[in-house]
Amino acid sequence: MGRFKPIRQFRISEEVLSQLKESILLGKFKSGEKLPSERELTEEFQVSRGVIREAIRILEITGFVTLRQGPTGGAFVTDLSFDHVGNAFLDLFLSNKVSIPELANVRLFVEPEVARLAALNATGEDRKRLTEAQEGEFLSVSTTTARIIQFQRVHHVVAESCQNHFYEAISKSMLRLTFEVVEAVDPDHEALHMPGEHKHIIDAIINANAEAARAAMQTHMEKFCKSLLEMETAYRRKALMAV
Amino acid sequence: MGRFKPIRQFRISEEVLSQLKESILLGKFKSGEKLPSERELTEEFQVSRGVIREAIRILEITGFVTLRQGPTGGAFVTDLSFDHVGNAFLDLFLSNKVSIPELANVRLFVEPEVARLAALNATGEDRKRLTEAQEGEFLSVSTTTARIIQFQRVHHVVAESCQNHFYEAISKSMLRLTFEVVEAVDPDHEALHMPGEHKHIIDAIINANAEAARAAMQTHMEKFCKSLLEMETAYRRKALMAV
DNA sequence: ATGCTTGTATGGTCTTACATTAAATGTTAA
DNA sequence: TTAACATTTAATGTAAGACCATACAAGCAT
Repeated sequence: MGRFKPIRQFRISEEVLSQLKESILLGKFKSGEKLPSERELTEEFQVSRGVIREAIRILEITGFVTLRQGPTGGAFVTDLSFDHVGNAFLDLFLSNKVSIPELANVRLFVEPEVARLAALNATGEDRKRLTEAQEGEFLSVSTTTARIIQFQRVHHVVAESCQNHFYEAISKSMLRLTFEVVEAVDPDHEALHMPGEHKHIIDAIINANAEAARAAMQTHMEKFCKSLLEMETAYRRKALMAV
Repeated sequence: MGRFKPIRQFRISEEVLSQLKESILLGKFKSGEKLPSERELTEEFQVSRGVIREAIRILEITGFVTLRQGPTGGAFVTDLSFDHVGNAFLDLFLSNKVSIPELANVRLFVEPEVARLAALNATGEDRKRLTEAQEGEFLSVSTTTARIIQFQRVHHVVAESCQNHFYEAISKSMLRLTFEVVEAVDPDHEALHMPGEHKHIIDAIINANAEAARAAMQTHMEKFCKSLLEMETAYRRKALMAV
């Protein structure tokens, strides 16, 4: 039986990391506030600056703080965004742990539900932004990348309108992967998306017609995911060329 | 128009990070292989060891390598797991960016679909593991934590059986958050889950009856999510006590 | 062969110094 | 007085070198 306590040699940097993280989570450092400088923390924790830096750097990567240099610089606590979930998914995708067909299937199932919820829960502000995003599709842009962003904007706003942050994180992650594919393939024919493609969806959401919103998104997704699957071979070719 | 290239002062550590990451993604270092030692990389990149270490440490946090000390140690490339998506979701949850009701709603919608897909796509090996997991519920365990793990095991195997890694990542992330809540609340009444609770689900999957699997999971989730929502106040109380 | 000791390669930490950045402050000239 | 320029300064970013901790490998003694 355990007569002696097991000597677990934690890494000091892990200990510092978890203490800092806990402090942030407990609100001892609120969003916008600044952690003590690396040198100050060195004294408080009585460890070397390299260790402190390692911990803070990890906090930055995981989205808890942003670092700024200079006299007014430091490690500033930031509101955690959904981007970091997206980062993790993107890494999985780039490592070929999730495929384009898998992505397409999930979008096909989830996005209609998100649209339905948006129709039920969107606020007045949301509806305004939905309209703006929809009309923004008709503005002319120069690059393909800008064009993709323009069209994805509608989906982002829909995700934000559904009032469920978990769905929002999932939906935005899926958009991120989709962006990755579409941008890499860079389809030359404009036919992929016509301006106004999302009009039926947006109208239904604004009219709070849940079933219509769901159906419209479903139709849209069936069409788009078909294109997405067709891009798969082109994407794999591009990805291999990088080697 | 951009006649000059914008002077972006990258951090050297970021440059090292992206080069190492790209090498791994391109398969120059395969899973199980070892990156050059920190000292070797110091010479190759012509930067200080601190910078190298910072990059490698971030690769570790994001799941690309695991570090081991000693003569046979080093930074070993590992297969990216779904845990890191879960980490990101957990951070969001602990930061109160996603709530328990939001989690419950997504589970209610997604898990039945995952079960349906499992019924359609499970392999022979999957079916065997499903049976084992289901029977494992009847083994007696000592701690509450072990009990939760025991019951969650079924869901994990179902997620793995659906043959869609995106759903698998989502499902496992949701299980992780659920675990966090249930373990913290530590419900004393055993009534939460009876052994055999998942039997209908597993049977349907093994019999490849997609609709039955979906329906069984739906019923299970409706019941469980009700409990989960009831745990919310208790969880918030616990979380506040930590302060 | 078996068990102990020693050597050694690698990550983990410490220390000190300097470079870079960018806001704040001081200084000069119109 | 005010605008442009130089200086100070407080913070992160990088460098270099040493030493500590770990754990496997080789050699040695039994």
